[in-house]
Amino acid sequence: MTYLMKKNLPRYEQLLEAAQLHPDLDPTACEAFLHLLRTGNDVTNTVQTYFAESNLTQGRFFVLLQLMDTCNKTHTPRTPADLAEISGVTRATMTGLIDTLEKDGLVTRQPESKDHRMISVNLTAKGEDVLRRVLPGHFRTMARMMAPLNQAERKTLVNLLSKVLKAVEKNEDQAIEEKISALTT
Amino acid sequence: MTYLMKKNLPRYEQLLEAAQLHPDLDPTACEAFLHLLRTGNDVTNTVQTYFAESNLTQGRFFVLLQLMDTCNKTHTPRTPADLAEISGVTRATMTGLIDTLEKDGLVTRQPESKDHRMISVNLTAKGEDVLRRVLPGHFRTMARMMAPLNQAERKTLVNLLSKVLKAVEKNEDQAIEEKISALTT
DNA sequence: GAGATTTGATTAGTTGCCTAACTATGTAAG
DNA sequence: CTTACATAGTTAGGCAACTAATCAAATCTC
Repeated sequence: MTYLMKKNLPRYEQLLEAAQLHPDLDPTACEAFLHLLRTGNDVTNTVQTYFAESNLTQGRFFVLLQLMDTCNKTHTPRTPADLAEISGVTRATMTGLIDTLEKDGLVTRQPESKDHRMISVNLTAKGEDVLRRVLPGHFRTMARMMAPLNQAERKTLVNLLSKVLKAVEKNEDQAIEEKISALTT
Repeated sequence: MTYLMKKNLPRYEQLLEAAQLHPDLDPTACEAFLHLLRTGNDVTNTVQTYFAESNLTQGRFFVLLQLMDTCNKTHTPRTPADLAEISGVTRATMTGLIDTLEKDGLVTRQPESKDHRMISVNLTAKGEDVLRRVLPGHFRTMARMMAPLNQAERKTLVNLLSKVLKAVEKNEDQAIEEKISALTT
């Protein structure tokens, strides 16, 4: 869900007004936050819509991408746990993703001889085909969305987002610590 | 799902290398896109985690927020369709959201006398309480995430994101048009 | 080397979103 | 006036994510 006005992001004046009532509200932070949330969400939706045409989701696409030869030069075994870690989902979710990909004939599960708890996931020829068919359009979609920004602006955007990302991660760590200290007291 | 490397966003050199193989890949666009997707996703997760503590989701929170008096000065009737439109979800999804909010005693459904197809959704005292309890922390979370950016940087970020947002919306319109023309030919 | 722990994959169950189809009410056209 | 269409809300079913619990294999400890 978006949690933000599909139609109109709140105008800055409205935020200022709201800040009168809520001392904790930082109008410029709120404005930047809402824009980020909204834009990120819309970008995600755009990508999802494009993938849906090929019966893919972001998750399924990313698994295929990881299994592609050019992305896997080290040729480390591609186990579900591996893929889950790199994709940022749980192992349970990865099981589900591989299930559907296998059902569609895009990947295979092969037992791993060294450690019998593990399996190795491999791309089929069909999976490669799908990926090759999807990638160019995906690249063009990315290019189209970033088209209004010139090179300097892109660099600036990356720089600013990196700063926010760092703060978000710090915030997460802090939340975890608080949870731990709450448990131990 | 994130669809991007939880751990490492691809380094720019890797993107350049990949671009050799894929003529459609614009490395700086890709880099900016991935940072946006990743940051947006992390910010969303942070907010979701915070809301979860109060048994809220972004969707439920946003409905409560919309029903709050200060957000509804015009006192237009708050119908599910209204709320769905403004929240950016389908009417069916809004039915579900209102269901759970009603079950928790945070909102009520009241029949609308003028048009018997409509109902009006209203905040209960308990709903107001929850909102008042949640808001300050939410404001502080936003402020914390944007803390690394100074005022000028926030302005720049909003400006850059607005440009991207416009391109994304144009992209959506274009996709719709293509679909229509595909149907009529 | 037997028992406890860790690790990998899966299963079961929940949630929030979606689309499509349905019901009921209101509105317009012939 | 009645038939057709549009609109509001809901229901049903599906999907991708999650957590928690389970099972099997590997590893560590005594």
